[in-house]
Amino acid sequence: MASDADRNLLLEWYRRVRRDLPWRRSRDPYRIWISEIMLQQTRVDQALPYYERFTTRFPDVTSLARTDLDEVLRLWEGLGYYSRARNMHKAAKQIVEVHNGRFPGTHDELLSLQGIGPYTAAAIMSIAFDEPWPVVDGNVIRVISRLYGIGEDVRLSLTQKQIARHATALLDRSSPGDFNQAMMELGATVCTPKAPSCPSCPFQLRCHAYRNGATGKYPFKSPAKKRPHHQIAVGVVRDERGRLLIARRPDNAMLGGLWEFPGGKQEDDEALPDTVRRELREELGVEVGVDQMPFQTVRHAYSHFTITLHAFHATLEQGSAPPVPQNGEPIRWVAADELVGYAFPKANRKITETLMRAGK
DNA sequence: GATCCGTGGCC
DNA sequence: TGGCCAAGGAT
Repeated sequence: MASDADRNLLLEWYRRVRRDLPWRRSRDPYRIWISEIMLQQTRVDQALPYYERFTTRFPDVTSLARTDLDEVLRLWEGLGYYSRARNMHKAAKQIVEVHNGRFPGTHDELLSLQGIGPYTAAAIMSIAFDEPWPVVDGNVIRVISRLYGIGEDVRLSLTQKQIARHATALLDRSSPGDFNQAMMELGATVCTPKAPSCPSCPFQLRCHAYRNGATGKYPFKSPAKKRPHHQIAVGVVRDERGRLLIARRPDNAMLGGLWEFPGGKQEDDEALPDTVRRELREELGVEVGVDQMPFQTVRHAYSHFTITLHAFHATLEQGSAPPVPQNGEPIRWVAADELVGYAFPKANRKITETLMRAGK
C-alpha cells in the first residue's frame, strides 16, 4: 500500500509549503508540548497569540510549575477547554518532582503525565525526539479516509484503529516529526473538510476519494446530537462600597478554576429574578433584592449546550447573612477595575466589560 | 463506548 | 442563523 514514493511526495510538498510557525523554530520538548496542548481542538490562528504570551511568561517547565494556577488560567482565558491548563500545570509539577525538571523523553513517561494522551505523546516523541510514533488526529483521519477510501464511521474506535494502521504503515521512519507535521499540515491547508484543494495535493493522483470524485463522502461521520438550550440568570451583587461579588468555580467542574457572577439555571415556570434569588440563597446563603429586568443578555454556545445568560443587578437585603459559599470555593468582593485580574469564561467576560465601562 | 469539556470562524 | 469543525483527554 504505502511506498517510499508516497512518503517522499508528502515530505517534498511539506518542505516546500510549510508555514513558519513559532513552535517549528524550536526542538525544545517543553515548547513542543505547550504547542500541542494548545492546538488540541483549536485552530493555529487562535492558538498563536496564546503560545507567544505563554512561552514568554513561562519560558521553561520550572517557571510554569512554580506559578499559581490562577495566573496560568488568566493567561489561558479565552482559549477554552480549561482542563488543558489545569492538567498542564499539574504535569509541570510532575516533571519537576518526578523528573527533576528535565522533560521526559520516553513514550510511557509522557503518557503518565496529566493531559497527555496517545496523540500528544506521539507528537512529542516524533517532533521533539525524532522517534517513529505516528500521530492520529482529526487531520490524519480525514487525509487517510480519503486517500484509502475508508467509508466506515470515523466516530467508531474500530475505524480509528484501521486508520491508525494505515498511519503506521505510511509513516516515514527517518523523518517522523516532519512526516507527522506534514500529514497535519496537509489536512489543515489542503485536504480540508469542505472544498479541499485537490490540485495542490501531493496525493491527488493516488487518492481514492479524488479519483472517484467523492471527496465529500469521506470521512463519513455519523450525525451529532443537537445541543440543548438553557436560560441562565446571574446576580451582579454590589455592596455599599460599590464592590462586586464574584465566585470561583470548583477545579473539577466545567470552566473549573475560573471566576463568575453567581447564578444558575432557570427552572420551569420560574421568573428570572427568582432564579437569581434562589441560586444565591442555595450557593451563598444570602437574601438578595434583584432588579426586575436584566441589564445585559448574552447568548453563548458551549461544546455541548447553548445558553442565554441574563445578568441582573442585585444587593444584599437588610439582615441577610454575609455570603458563605456552600461548595467551599473562594468568593471575593472586588472593584470593577479589578475584574481584569481574574480569569472569566467568555459569557461572563462580556458582563465584566460592561461593568468596567460603567465604572469609568 | 459514550459523554463531558470552550471558543471562534465558516457557510 | 444554526450546525459543523478544529494538532484530544479524562472519566
